[in-house]
Amino acid sequence: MTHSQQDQELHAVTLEQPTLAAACDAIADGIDREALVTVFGRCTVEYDGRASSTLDAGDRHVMLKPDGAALVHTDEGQQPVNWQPPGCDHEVFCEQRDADADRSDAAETAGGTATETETETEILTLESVRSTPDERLLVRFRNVLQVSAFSGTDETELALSGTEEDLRQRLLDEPDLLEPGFTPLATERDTAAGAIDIYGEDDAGRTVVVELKRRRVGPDAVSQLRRYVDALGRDLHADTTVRGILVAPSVTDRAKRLLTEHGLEFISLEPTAA
Amino acid sequence: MTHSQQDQELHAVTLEQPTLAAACDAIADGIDREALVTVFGRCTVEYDGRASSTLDAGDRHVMLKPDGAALVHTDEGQQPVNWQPPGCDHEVFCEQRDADADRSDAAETAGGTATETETETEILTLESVRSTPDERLLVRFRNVLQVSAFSGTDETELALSGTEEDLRQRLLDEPDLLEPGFTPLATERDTAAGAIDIYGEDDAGRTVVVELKRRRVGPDAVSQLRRYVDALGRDLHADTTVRGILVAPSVTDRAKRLLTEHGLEFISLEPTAA
DNA sequence: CATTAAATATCGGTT
DNA sequence: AACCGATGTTTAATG
Repeated sequence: MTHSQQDQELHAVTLEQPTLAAACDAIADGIDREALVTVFGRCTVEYDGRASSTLDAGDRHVMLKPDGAALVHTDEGQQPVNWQPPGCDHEVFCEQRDADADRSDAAETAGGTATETETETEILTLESVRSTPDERLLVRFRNVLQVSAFSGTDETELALSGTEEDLRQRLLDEPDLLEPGFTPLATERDTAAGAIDIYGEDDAGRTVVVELKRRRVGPDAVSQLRRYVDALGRDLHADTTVRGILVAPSVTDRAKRLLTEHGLEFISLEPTAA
Repeated sequence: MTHSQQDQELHAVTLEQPTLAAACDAIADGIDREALVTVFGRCTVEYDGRASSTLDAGDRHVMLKPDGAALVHTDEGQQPVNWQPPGCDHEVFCEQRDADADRSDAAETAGGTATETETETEILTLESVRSTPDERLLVRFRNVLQVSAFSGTDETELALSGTEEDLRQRLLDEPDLLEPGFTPLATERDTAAGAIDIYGEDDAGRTVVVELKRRRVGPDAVSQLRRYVDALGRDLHADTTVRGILVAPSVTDRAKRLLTEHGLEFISLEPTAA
């Protein structure tokens, strides 16, 4: 690929302090060209779908992705304050709107500050909608400080290690890490309660159910293991002894107590060797 | 607040196609001023901490928040491809660097394309670090298309409805929604297995444990309810009858089977009235 | 489409 | 700082 061909793919267009009409055009164009579009400015946000929420006016950063995702970020927190998952349709439009429409009746009756907003009646609206489930996100801007449309390429995939899958491989490669004589027989073995991470036998021929967790675990993981052990005990003959072993870096006190109560075991092991 | 006072707070500074040195200065200045900083360009990403990951060169959008959060977004997905939680220290620096350093030895020995990168030896590095746990995110840019620093105010809080807390209030306001004669006695009642959502009595004076979920539930919620019923049965006298009732919009088939197996009940109820 | 469980889950509250 | 449970969890795997 030549340098000029790359330039055709990789570019960024930015408007600073645009009029709402200009911002609207730039956003619509960015969505059309399947760019990653960002908008920064003063806005209100409404969401309705699995739950519903409202957010009063504030300065926020909105990102619209070409796959249909939408993210509204404040200056705090890792998570967006509002969002929409991939698969949504983004729309943008500019309209005349009663500036008092967003305000509560209480503010209206309080009066006094109404004159400040009466001059600004134009509103830029971003709307992201999807179905199954029906969900709608509405972002209304009174003021846009910046609009950008980014185009680029990203063919790479994340290479991640330290996952539960790494822990599984580590144990399958070296079963003695569980205990001497352990023999794995199956992974993802199905039971009425779900799939067992590792199913095997100890050196005395007893059935072993292994539940893997990549990090320190609480009571939930113990319950999960218990479900599997119970289900397998019913699936097999009633006189079969089934051992349940939780494998994780560590357990909480409450989880340890639950393990003891239910006759389950714990082995400390990390996803990757130190 | 006057209009001019607002302007002092609300502004955005943007550089397009900056040199890496200029980008570095702008980013450092934005971090200093506690602005929300964004960078778009071609970069590699490395993470090491609770797990570890690498991401080869691609065009991505990076956001640095003044609370220490960092987000790396591609053009796909709701979630960032890499991130760092709030509380990190952001650093930025520009350095001469062997352009082949990012490439694998295999690429080196393959040769041929090395000449394309030999001319670009300057690298802009973003580094976000925290402790407890020790975690580090490294973003290395070969090319920056845009840098922005956003300042604004956001004093508002999200108003969210349709949560588990709404469901709890609905049931406390109208206990008959569970069943006629139900009397709530406590919320968050503590047991050895954790806190019970609602603890009460039925019209026959039997103890009732209620577990609430705002949406359709699977086996996990049944296990949770079962833990609470068991724990309460041990806390109270052995001859006490304890009913366990799961309240949610709906249950999966497998969860329904588990409820029946363990003598637990289910009542369909949504967080908010239709 | 529903079901199931993992995740660098994140986030808030409490101890 | 550890622990615990909710989340508009999101995401991927699987039937």
